[in-house]
Amino acid sequence: MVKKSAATREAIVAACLESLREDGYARTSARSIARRGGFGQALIYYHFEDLGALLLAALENASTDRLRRYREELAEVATVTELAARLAELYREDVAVGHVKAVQEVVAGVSASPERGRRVMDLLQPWHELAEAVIQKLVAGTAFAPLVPAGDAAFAALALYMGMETMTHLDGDRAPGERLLEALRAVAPIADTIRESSRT
Amino acid sequence: MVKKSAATREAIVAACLESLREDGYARTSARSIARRGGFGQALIYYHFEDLGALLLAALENASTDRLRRYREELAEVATVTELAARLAELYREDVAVGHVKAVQEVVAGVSASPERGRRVMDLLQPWHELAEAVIQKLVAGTAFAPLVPAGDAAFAALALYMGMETMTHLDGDRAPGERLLEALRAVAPIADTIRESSRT
Amino acid sequence: MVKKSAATREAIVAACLESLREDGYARTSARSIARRGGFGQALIYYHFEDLGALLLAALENASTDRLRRYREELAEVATVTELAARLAELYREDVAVGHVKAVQEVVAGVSASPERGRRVMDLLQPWHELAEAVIQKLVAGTAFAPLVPAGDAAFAALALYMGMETMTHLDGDRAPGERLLEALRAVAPIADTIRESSRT
Amino acid sequence: MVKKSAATREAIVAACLESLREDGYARTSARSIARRGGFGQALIYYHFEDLGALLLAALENASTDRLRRYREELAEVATVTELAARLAELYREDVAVGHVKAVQEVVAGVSASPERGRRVMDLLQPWHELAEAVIQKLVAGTAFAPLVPAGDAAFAALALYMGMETMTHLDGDRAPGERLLEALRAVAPIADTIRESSRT
DNA sequence: CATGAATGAGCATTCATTCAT
DNA sequence: TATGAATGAATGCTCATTCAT
Repeated sequence: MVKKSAATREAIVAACLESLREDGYARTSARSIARRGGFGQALIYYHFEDLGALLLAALENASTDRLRRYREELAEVATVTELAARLAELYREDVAVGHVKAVQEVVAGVSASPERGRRVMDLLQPWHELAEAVIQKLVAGTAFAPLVPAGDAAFAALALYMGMETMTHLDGDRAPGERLLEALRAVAPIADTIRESSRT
Repeated sequence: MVKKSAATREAIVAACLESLREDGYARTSARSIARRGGFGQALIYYHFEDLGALLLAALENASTDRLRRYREELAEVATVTELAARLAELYREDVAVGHVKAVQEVVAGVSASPERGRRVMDLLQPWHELAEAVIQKLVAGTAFAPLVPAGDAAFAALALYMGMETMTHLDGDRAPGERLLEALRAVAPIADTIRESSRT
Repeated sequence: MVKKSAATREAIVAACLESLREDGYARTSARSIARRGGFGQALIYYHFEDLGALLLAALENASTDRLRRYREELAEVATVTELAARLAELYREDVAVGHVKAVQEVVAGVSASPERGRRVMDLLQPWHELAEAVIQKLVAGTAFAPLVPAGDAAFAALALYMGMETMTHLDGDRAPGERLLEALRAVAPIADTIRESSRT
Repeated sequence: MVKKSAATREAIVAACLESLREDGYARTSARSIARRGGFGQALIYYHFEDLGALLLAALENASTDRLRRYREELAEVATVTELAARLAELYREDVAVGHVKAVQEVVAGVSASPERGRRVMDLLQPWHELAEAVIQKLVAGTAFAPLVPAGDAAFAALALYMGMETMTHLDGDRAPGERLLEALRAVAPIADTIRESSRT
């Protein structure tokens, strides 16, 4: 009967993500999650130590989900032009699946507890690695390689994405983010030209 | 004696910022603010319509404070090198005064209410204008001018800063941000060289 | 300057009645009265010992107002038919002036304090006397005189009126009261016939 | 163990009625009810959506209770004399059980919310029907039948009773009500005589 | 005569969580 | 494995009232 338990766990996580997406972090509570999932509040505490643990599980679930897609899409990216195209596509998905909204809600709201904040950062780690790898590949063999510390640039990329989400969240306007991706696409060919001409 | 009321208002705002900084958004309540300020909770409601109004006032206060300094420092910036230097200095101050932490707390936490989110965005507007002006000045007269839409770049700058704050907030580690500024400083001379050589 | 003080007092009472009428008893507070009157809450306490005293003053004011009209109209009533006609007219006025709604609000809400309840009853006293006089006059010289204790009947009349107001207040439907007055008008001629035929 | 929840619900309703009776409507709060019942305030919200729902439940409970007795006693009433006797008895009970005081408290106090007022009126509906049936039976077959609209008379009866309660409540003096019932008893035989002589 | 400022006590409600079954 | 019931502590907010000027 291990299966059933796991299925229930999944159901709770799903209800949590739904509440996060629909109600927002501030209105996500044991009550709201239980209501959305159609079970009693106590069930949550049977499967998770506390609400924070569930939130973290939900975050991990959503993060893993998207990370798989990002890895798929970015695995073979070799030019900025390509990268820009893939990112635009991925961003469109991010918006559509809604998981990102849930993640942003938790990241924003979880900040209270220092311990939990650190665990959220841990979840960001694979994202950092992915970003670093992509950047690495793009600058490798060019004059920029020694100038751009890929780790720091990856951090910047993550921060930029999260900041965009925060701001989008504030006024619900996705346009600025989309304009930015569009701008990236416009500059990309030039960036690639510079990359090529600076090959060492 | 018009002063007295204004002074009390200030004191409440100060207590609110203190609670935001020390307790975090999630633990900032009418009670926590009153406790920190040494007054009764009711006083808050005598001076502000509700807690959201106070939070917004606190945000505005902190934002205005820092905005003044940023304007001062960035007014005469003409090169990326200079910009990098000034930003490093300003960031050091941001950390020191603590206002930024408070701002980040509110920005992150306030997201629930759509109406309030929009008002927070309004407060970000002057920051956007400042960033846009600086970027404008730096690309003006170079080959990049037509390529980099200053408005979008300004948005990216703001998002980057906010995202950095969010992440810093998650694990309390200021190092990545500082490394990023350091990296910017390292690249700045090269950026300026490119700017010069692309003068039109 | 006694005049000004009296005028202010009147203004406060008026604001109180307005709040009672518009906001209802439960939402009538020092704040709501001050807001409606355009003065500070403290002014109330300058002119009245406490909020209860103001409420009582408002009640008295409204009561006196209407009592004058009732006395005028009922002074020369000699038949049930006439009485029914005058009551219908007076009731129409009661509804129109709105004072009655305010009175009902206070009577209903004031019940908390035993001492205040008694003072409200004192205000009802002249009404009782008026009702008793009218009834007395109508049964005098008939066979009913020894049967109908005018004092008790007057109490019943007052209670009936207040009960009607309470129920009207519950669902906001004035129709039942009006139908009742209409029924009274229909029975009145017969009542008068019986009165005449039972003259002693 | 479906019973446990229901029993607790009952206990809360009982505590609510007790507070209504002892403390009065104005002093009946989640706290006062919890204190009287010996449980935490939160328990109320586990069993009722909000305080208004509990108040309504308490009202319904008390109303149903008394309605049963009134129906029993008035079922076979055939003369005014009998009616007067039964009403006197019932009124004595009303005073003794105290539920009526609670009802009056809610009816008077609940008036603020229009929606709740309407629901209180709904609870009054069966009372109206009972009164109408009794009146109907008493005038049936007499010359008064076409003159007295039983529905309106029933409304008057309810209003009279409620008004009496309100006034009794104001000064705590039950004597006027009792005198009125006494007067009714005195007139009853004559009323029956007239009824008989006007049989059609 | 009037008022802006302040306050302590109280309000209804919701929270994350535990417990007995 | 699951759940209905229960709880203590906290939430935002409003109240009647007082006080210094």
